[in-house]
Amino acid sequence: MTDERTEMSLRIGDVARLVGTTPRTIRYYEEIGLLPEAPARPSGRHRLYTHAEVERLREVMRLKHLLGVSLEELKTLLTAEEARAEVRAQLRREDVEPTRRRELLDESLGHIERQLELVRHRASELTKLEHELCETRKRVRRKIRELEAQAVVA
Amino acid sequence: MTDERTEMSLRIGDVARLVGTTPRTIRYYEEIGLLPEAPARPSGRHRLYTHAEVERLREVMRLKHLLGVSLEELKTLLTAEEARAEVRAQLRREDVEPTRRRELLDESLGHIERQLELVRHRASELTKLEHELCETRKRVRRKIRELEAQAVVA
DNA sequence: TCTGATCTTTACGTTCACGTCAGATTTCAT
DNA sequence: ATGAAATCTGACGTGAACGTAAAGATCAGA
Repeated sequence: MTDERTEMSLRIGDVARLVGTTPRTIRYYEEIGLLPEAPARPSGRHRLYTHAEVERLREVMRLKHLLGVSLEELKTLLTAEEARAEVRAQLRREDVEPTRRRELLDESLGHIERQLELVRHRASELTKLEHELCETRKRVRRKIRELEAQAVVA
Repeated sequence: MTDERTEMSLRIGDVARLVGTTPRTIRYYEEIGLLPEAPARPSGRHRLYTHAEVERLREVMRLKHLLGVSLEELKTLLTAEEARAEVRAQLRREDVEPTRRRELLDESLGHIERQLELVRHRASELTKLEHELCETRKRVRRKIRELEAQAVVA
């Protein structure tokens, strides 16, 4: 591969800049198990990341922002993501027996559905709030129109 | 009014139970200015609340939950709400001059629109995420179907 | 009026999600 | 090889949002 060098050449500061956070945050996420710790890194050496890991971190922060959950809850949600990644990895090697493949895919589907349920619930709550605000706005606008009408009469 | 007694008979523990929180939280919200402190309460006496205030607290906690903002941000958002309440109070007394009424209503409209903008933005982000999850689910489902097909052939 | 439940203020404690500092180490570029 | 820049590992600090404990006051009911 031509980009074997560029693939792994991202250092923690670069990653932080790319996703708009700080090195400390990344280390913290690794510390609490939210991000996997690079397994083959002798303690003391610099962490190296791939672009794929940058994307993953982006997704993590997006979920955190959108769902507003604690990092602990997020971790359980992402354990699902982890599992899915595992599934994809296993599936690429075609040598898994169909029974096992089926199990993995079903599990995957379950995780997605759990996330979807959560997201849908919040989305519907927000939409409800949006409608309510629109109603209120309508009422205020009507009052303003009434006021205008009065002004014309007077 | 027949319910002047029941109106003001809610104590802080009742309110907490009604909205699903604790007295401490309510006092804290008052302390940081998120909730108005009952003006005519000599220090040391028990706080008394009306059902209207319960509703208001419910709304506050709902916004906090849905928008996921800090209490400080929430306070500025609710200052708008406060202003709207003020407007309604002033408008009920019909003796405000139309010019002033117009000003108040316009201000009100502005506040609502700011909130609406915030809510809409988040709602759209969430909906986007929802669609993405649906897409992923579709892909997983297709893979499962493919697997089933294979099984039939074999 | 008395009593037990609830509330008051004051103040220190706690958890989460990082920030910040220090001193040693590693990496990159020259 | 060497110096500057970035990173490493602890460790302690911090702000937000409450929890908790203490000691006394207030309130509702008998």
